[in-house]
Amino acid sequence: MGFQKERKLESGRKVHLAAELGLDPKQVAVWFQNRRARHKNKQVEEAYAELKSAHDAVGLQKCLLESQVLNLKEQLFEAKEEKRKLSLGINGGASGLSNVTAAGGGSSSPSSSFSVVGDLGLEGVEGDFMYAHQQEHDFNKYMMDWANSYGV
DNA sequence: TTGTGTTTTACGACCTC
DNA sequence: GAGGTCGTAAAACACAA
Repeated sequence: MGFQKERKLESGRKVHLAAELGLDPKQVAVWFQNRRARHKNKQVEEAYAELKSAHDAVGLQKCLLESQVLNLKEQLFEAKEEKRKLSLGINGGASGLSNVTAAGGGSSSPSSSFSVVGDLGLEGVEGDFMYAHQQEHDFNKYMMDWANSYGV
């Protein structure tokens, strides 16, 4: 029967089809009803499968992003450690960085581009990093002053 | 052969135009 | 009132054990 062409059945068409097939018109009507129901079920199943695959893809992307975040946290931690070691070395070598800082006379706080750290749940790390950054800034200023005072 | 799952047919209740 | 959807029962069919 021509379900693909006509999803719904006009009564004239129904009677004609019934006569053609030697069936009761009621049977033809029921057949079309059932075909429509099956077609609808199939469409729902297809839509579900499509949504499911989209959902799976998003889940996979989430995993990838989480692993990237872990990686970045690790890198940040290592960078922080390196800064800390450097600043300790500097403190040990030059006698008293606090004096240097005082001589520097309060430096301007550099704007940080690490605000994303807070978004990654790394509260506290940003403060440490700013501290190390400040020390480096003070050290550079101290060296410049020293060079100028000795005409280097 | 039989138990089980799937598909098809038919019906009643209810809804919409 | 005709014809639609929805839910469901029963028959028909397919198939593994």
